[in-house]
Amino acid sequence: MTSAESAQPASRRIADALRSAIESGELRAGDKLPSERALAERYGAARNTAREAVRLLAEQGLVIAQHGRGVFVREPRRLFRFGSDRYSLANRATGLTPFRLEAQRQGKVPRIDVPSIAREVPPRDVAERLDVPPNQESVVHRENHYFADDEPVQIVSTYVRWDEAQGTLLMEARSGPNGIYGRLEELGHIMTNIRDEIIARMPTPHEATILGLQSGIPVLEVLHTSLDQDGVPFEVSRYVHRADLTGLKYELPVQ
Amino acid sequence: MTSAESAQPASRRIADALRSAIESGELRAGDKLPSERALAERYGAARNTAREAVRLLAEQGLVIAQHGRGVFVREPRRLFRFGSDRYSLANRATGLTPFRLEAQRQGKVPRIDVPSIAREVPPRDVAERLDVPPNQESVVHRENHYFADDEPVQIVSTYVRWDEAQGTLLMEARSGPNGIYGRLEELGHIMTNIRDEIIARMPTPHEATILGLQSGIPVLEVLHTSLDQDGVPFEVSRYVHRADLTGLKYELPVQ
DNA sequence: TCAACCCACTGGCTTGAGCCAGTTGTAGGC
DNA sequence: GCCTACAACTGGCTCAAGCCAGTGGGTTGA
Repeated sequence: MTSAESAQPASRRIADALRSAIESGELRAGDKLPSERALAERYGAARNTAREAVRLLAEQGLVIAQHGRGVFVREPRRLFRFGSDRYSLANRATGLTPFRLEAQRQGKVPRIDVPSIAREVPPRDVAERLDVPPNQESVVHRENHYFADDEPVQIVSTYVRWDEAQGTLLMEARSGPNGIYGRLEELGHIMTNIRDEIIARMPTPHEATILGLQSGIPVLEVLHTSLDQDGVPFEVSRYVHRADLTGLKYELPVQ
Repeated sequence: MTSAESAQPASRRIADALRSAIESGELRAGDKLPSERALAERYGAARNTAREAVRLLAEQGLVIAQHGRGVFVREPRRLFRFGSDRYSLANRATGLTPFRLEAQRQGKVPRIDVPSIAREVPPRDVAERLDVPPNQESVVHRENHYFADDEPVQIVSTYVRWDEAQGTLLMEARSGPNGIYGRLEELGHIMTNIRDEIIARMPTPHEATILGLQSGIPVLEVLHTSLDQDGVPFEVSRYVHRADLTGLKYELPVQ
């Protein structure tokens, strides 16, 4: 043991050993790690210490623990790649939402739940971008949950102006041909420019529950604004994606 | 205690209590949480259980522990907002890199370390995008570390073709006026289109060390490709950002 | 043949104890 | 007035033990 290694806590040493076993290919995706009790014995540590090592790896997103079964090396899979062309006219002409398009491309069965559609007071960031009053019930909030083969993939909150949505199919779960963008176009808003603001963070416990996220998987949050032919923002959506399943791609000309 | 609450482990209960104290504003950003020992006593649990509760909050990025001082509510700060205009000619004309521009805008002192510039075998994803052989030393890899007021913010690995970089300032830390894009322009590559591929993940231990990241902070990884007037990719960069400090923004027309 | 049951295994969670290592305020000496 | 040393805090890490709750293979009995 070198001095550098001995300076590290035992749980780190065990975690590093497992990590390099994974990186070297000695342990492959889907393989089962030794049990916590076995690790403890092998490294001459207490079970809690071995457990802490496994927790470190889980936190890094390398492994996943399954109660009663064991701890497994996580499969690297990034299924959904949302390109900036997801908003293009060509794709919208198919009548499918970006999510349905992507699911179809992958041969997965998409499902979309609409847990709620309601008039609400907008969050501050949404109010700013949609240019509506922040302290009134000035928006309609459509919350959608997206599944691929029954696995939860993303949570989307869409906001449109209440005065425009009132009495239209925008208040209904089934929003008609071409989805909500079809309705918004009928209201005179042709999507001309889009603005996507992207951050990454850890999920809230609520999001972790909905998305079925274990420790070690962040979310990608995209705050999307649609601007019409006059530069007027007419729709804002917050996409919360599982980061292990989702990638984003933007292609654009340099000005 | 309701049945829903009692079904939860004690550590979760303590964590939830602290979380709602934070969300309600009872505990504000920068405030110190009760010590682990105090929490244990207050909730009638062992210190390890209180400790586990704090760990849960840290994993969610809500609090930060400081050895010998205490556990503090994390300040929400997102300083760097890289817009898609960071590649624009107007900004490049300033002679500043996007990072220097952004730092300047915020009144921070930028520092850029160049730990290594070397001919290397490219990673597979880079080779694909730069259209070079993946099994030869076909690229020059420039690794940069970026600091704002001496705080590490991002790690950037830039790759250009070895046959083009050979013998030019692209092999030097000081790459001359307008940076590497200036040199690449002299080689006939005018940046015309860009492609950014974005994912979020937890940092590797190495990245966590360089960026000074504690538990609960993911990274944003941007794989950037520059395409010239002929659609030829001439430069690929991998940006690894601290997600707590960085946001990305893309504005583009709908086709 | 098949279902029910049991048992040995897995991780999940908690306890209570102890020692270590940073931090910070204070009492004491100069 | 200033510095030093110490003491009382903080979190960091480990141990050993125990009970609980899923899982899955094998045995047993109808």
